[in-house]
Amino acid sequence: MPTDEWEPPAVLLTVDLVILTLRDAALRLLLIERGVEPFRDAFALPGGFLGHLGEGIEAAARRELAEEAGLGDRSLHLEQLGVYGEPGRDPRGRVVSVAYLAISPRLPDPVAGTDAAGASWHPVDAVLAGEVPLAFDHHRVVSDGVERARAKLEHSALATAFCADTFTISELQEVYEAVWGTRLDPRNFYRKVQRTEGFIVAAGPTRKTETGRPARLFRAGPRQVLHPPMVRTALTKGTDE
Amino acid sequence: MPTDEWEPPAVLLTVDLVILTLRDAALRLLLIERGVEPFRDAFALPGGFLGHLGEGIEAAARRELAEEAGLGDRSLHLEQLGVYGEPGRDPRGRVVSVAYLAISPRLPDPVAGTDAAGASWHPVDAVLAGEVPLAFDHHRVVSDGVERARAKLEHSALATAFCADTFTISELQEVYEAVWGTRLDPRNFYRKVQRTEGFIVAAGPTRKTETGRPARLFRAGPRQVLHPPMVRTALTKGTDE
DNA sequence: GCAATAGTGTCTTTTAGACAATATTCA
DNA sequence: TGAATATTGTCTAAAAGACACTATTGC
Repeated sequence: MPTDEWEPPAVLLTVDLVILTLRDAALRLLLIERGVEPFRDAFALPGGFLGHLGEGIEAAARRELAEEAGLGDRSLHLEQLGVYGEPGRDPRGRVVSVAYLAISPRLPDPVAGTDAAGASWHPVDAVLAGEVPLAFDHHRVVSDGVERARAKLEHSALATAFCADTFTISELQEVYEAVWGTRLDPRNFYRKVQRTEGFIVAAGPTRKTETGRPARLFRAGPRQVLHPPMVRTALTKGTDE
Repeated sequence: MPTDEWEPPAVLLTVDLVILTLRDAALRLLLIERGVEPFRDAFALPGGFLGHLGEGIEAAARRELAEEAGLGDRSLHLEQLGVYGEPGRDPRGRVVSVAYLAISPRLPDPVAGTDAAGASWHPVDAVLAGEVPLAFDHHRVVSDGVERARAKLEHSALATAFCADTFTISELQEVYEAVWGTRLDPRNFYRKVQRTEGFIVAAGPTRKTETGRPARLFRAGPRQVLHPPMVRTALTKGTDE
């Protein structure tokens, strides 16, 4: 019970990054192999402690994005995911972590960053299935992050964050299919996407590809909120909980 | 730059509560009049520092819910809203706040709690319009919380959290109208709500009211995810405003 | 009957969902 | 021409949106 000279307890603050991208038509997640205790040799999300007392939390996230993932000046989607701070989640003491969700277009190669040595892309399905043991409560964080991305694809333009500056409608469809794990009808997809004013806008003189008919190029439009939403079909979903 | 014996900085952790309810057919928010510096005599969200180093964050939120709002053992909806921790947001030092969104059915009176003396319900519209000056960055927190509630009404069963254990369809409609600030067509609303299997289920022998035909009673069903979602649309003609 | 609120039915327009055919490029 | 991918069109079923009427209670 707080008394006269009670002082509030102080906690250590970390940021953790759920970085998603598309590679080989699959949703993948960036993981670091830990070199130090605790959880040495286990995989973990990129992240780390607040650098100094005056550093902003999102600023720390961007710093770690550069240091640990080699994604420095790159423009990518970054949003706060939530706080994970249950006592006992970190053996080093009371550590509270702010998780961020980052989404990036296909990256060059195995991430050629500074400290990004032990970083590698893992299929999200395998991670969610528990085939890749993660440190701390990072499995829960990943699960929340992926679910956030899946949900936001429905009623926001988040899908374009997985694409390069310009992209084709087929590429956009691949994003939806990979993130949701479903197959969509291209004809209905074309219709739906193009009817949503401001979702994507024509870009460039319209051409590209290697074999087959060239596709028209688009870029992300100004609209962030999709109305009506894209509907996640052919998935169990419906039932409660 | 971190050196050999670098130690991560520690921050103070608080929880802040955006507590929403329906009173007089309007969406209202619980605010506390601060009795101490900083921001003495300004309004602020209920909340406070982590009680001790071993206290869970959500546990702290529930404790403050009881202490500052007098909403102790009450069953209510509580979800994490986000973290607000920019340097300089609190003159007392580096304070990072975890905001929670709480939604409660109509409460007895002006909240007869323990420390809930200076607590009062304010119309959300007035607060968002800036007519009630708030301490810290609480205006932003309130704005985010209300927007979260508005959005979740669309594709989740959150609306039932504003209702008592049993409720009528008209009452549920009033929730949507108050939170969204729109008018809805009762006939389409009845149809829509009842078609969504598991959203609400019949409860009680079916009766109630004071004047007019008694209404059937329902309670919240098992389904949390609404599919298809409720769509936020205004009534074309109906009563104006 | 009258006042007041609860609940249902129908029509029209829009949208989703399923399906097949045409267009454009390169070899 | 053929292979490969892009793009458009049509039909049907379902849902949204607009509208008016019937039902049940207390007086």
